Amino acid sequence: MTVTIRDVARASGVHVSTVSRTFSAPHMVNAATRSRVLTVAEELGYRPNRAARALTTGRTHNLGLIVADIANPFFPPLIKAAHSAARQRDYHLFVADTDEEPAAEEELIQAFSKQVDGVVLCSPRSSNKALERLAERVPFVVINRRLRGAATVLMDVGHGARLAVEHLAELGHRRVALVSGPAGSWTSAEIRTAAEQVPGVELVVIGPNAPTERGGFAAAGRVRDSGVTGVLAYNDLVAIGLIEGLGDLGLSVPEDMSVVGIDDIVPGRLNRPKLTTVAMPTAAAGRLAVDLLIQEVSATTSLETRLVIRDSTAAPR
Amino acid sequence: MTVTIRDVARASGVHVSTVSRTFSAPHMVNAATRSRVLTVAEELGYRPNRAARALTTGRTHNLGLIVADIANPFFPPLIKAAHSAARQRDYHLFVADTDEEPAAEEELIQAFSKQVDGVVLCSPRSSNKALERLAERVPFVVINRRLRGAATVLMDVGHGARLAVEHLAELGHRRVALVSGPAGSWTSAEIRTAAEQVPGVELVVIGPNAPTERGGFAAAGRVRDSGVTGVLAYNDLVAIGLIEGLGDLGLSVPEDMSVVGIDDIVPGRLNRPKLTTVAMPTAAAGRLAVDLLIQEVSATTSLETRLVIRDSTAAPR
DNA sequence: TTCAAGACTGCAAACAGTTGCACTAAACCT
DNA sequence: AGGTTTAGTGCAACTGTTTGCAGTCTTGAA
Repeated sequence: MTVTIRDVARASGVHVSTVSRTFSAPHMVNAATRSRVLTVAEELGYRPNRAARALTTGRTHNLGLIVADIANPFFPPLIKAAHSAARQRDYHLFVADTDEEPAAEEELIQAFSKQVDGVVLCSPRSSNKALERLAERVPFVVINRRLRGAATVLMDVGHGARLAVEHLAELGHRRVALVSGPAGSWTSAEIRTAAEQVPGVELVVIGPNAPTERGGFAAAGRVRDSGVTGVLAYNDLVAIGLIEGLGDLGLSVPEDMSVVGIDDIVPGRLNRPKLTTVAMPTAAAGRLAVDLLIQEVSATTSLETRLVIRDSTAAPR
Repeated sequence: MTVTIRDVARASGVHVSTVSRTFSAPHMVNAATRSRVLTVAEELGYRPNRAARALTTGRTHNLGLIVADIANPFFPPLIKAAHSAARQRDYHLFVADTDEEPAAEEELIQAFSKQVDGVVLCSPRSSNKALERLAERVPFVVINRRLRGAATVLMDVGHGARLAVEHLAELGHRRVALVSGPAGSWTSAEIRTAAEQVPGVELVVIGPNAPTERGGFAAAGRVRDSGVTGVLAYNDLVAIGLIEGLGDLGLSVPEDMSVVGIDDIVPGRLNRPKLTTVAMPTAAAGRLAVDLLIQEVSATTSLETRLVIRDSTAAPR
């Protein structure tokens, strides 16, 4: 039924090992033989069976990618970039979704371990010790979290937050709100410390908030009452919700209030007003993560963020 | 290093075949033996190697999912649902992106063929004959395209388009524009024939247009000049672009013009005005597709679409 | 001419499981 | 009691490749 290495061997009058070598170590076989084998293989439609190959070599040429929520607009560009980087080196990519549950995350890593050469973990929710234990079973690289013993790709949100607040300062805003994220969030803390360091602006922290549109919407009242003229939101979803909430309170953006988000997700770009935001290098992170994985280097890299100025910020009234 | 079936066999004093059976055919082994093997396996941390298993059984317990563009907001909910359906039955999911290129699509199917038990293809761009040839190498189910010999999941856009135009009619619109999609598109044709059948409204077709925000933006002038009071756009991106374009021309939605989109992507829900749109059952389609694949049934199913009325439609002036 | 060194190629043993078949022992019938 | 079924287990062949080792045949050098 399916054509194997043996069929090719028989049809081209050589031993299977020679066929094997023409595919996995071409330099070891005579040019003439090689081309004969190759044409025969082509005619027969032979393609090496990767499962079988994995059995002896221990390398599957598969990678795993685990994210918290595929449908969260933050992730698809990362997934896409990771996929393309993987394909470029002839790897296939398993994609998995944990639905934000740490248990699912650990289970997934376990399940992947025999089937992949490595997995990239985006903003994992599991405990450090769980991850360290799992790191022994399969190599992985972590995005947006520090973890000893694993390669790490960080996106420098702190820098982006500083740029954002500086941008507001330049526009003339002196009192700025930070609509923060969930309580324990590493990112949220990072944003806060960076934002606080900008000279000349007084920062009022409003939160914690759910990292969603709804969270932003709910914070609108407190933002209005805080007497600020500009706000930095935990992420674009929060910013979008906030803008809507402010609208319901009769405040328009950017005329009455400037708002900047973080992440640069598609909906922010499409929204009206178009959201000024901190662009996260998600695509670069995805690409880099799989490159690190394939080369099995264990570095920790930090990627630059940048500010994208659109229509949701302006000088204060 | 890694613990194999033989280690478990030795440690529990039975033959490997018994261990094998306790995992893949538990009813064939004595309850006492089974539980002993199970506890030993647990202690040793044994997990069957799927690659090896695939070699003999021919079933990999992997599925492939091929979409045109992972980062297109239309797909992530489908991917997520497909993943969750797959996991439920203990399958893993390869996800791949063709970047809209038919050649990549065919190459991907080929590459997957030995590694998966089936692949689901979303709105494939390849030719019918290419697909039919590939269908012999690996079973697949196709979403949003008719293809003989393959299971098919259709989303009934026609029905949705009719609902949309009827909605506009009920609001009092008598002359409605259809801002259509790309020239050869099956979907676009489907939408048009359905929309034309609604009694009491005169349909003017504007297009073809690129299926993007930009395409919608560019069509704004023609829409204004066509003397319509409502429009049905090829998809949400087009609708969003159109709304922006109309805004630049001084027309606001829904006061001066009603706009309804198709797809119900996240940005439309977040946008202001919130987009009235035809919700495509993408999640259901993804889930169903993998279910069909796993059960290897070859049916063709049509999924209902529904109208989601939000803020971008109102009675004409 | 002889020998060593390469360059190719073949042989066969892995890799980690599954499964048809044969075998044993106990249980069931008559 | 003797024969037949049945449940449980072991044996060994098989899945499609890779790879260390050994063999053959050239080729170049002494």
